[in-house]
Amino acid sequence: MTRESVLELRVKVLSALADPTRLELLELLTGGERCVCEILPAFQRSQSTISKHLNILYEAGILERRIDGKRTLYRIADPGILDLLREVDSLVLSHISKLTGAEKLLEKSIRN
Amino acid sequence: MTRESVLELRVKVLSALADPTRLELLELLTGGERCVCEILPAFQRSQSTISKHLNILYEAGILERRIDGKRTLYRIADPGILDLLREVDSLVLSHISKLTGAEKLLEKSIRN
DNA sequence: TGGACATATTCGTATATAAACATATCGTCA
DNA sequence: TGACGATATGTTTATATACGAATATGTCCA
Repeated sequence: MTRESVLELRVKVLSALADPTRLELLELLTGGERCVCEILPAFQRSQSTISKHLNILYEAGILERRIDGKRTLYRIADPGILDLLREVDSLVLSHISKLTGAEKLLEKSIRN
Repeated sequence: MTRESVLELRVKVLSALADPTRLELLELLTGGERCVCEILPAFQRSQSTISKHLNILYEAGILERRIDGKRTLYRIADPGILDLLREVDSLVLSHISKLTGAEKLLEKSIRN
């Protein structure tokens, strides 16, 4: 059926998300479907670089795309992706708060 | 305060997850805290490789660890990580079903 | 039909990552 | 204390990835 195993697909999705430019692309597309010509000016990257990042997200099933005349329009494929990103954020925040909590403890023990 | 920006931390978490060996490590640790000596035999990888993968997950805040005598015990830091992985799976599955749905449409159009 | 526009793709290069082997560190026990 | 067991860390090498410049592809319009 599918040539790729579920494990490989999981890795593909996570790898696609594991890049700062691609996370910012997703953030932009949170505002709805956009054509590449609207996306480009928001990034300090070459057109080829952005095009490739969009394609990586597309291949991973994270974005869908549609051609309209000479434009290509990208959109987030599934709102579940936003849930996933929110999960990542909450993990990051709880990790940060653990670290800073530890810092405070450390400062206190140094002062005393 | 924190030297790394939130964006960098998001990438760090996602990169840590974007590896098949590390996903399998997490799956194993779903069963609860384990020492490295219990983890090693479950993988066909060198001890140093597994140790480094565990450290990457630790640095990303995904695992916590605890030393007990000459053992080091690792555990999943936050159950939210399991929610995150479930989100990834559901995205993967919905992507697969879209693809196979498309295959079926294609087959049908070929037959007709 | 030719040319301008929008986007994708190819190519070379520089950096990041995973792997194993060898070695270092640290705790335990004789 | 010295040797062993458990784990972490340095080193090298092979492969993957991000980048921009140049080029190819496809669409619209005069």
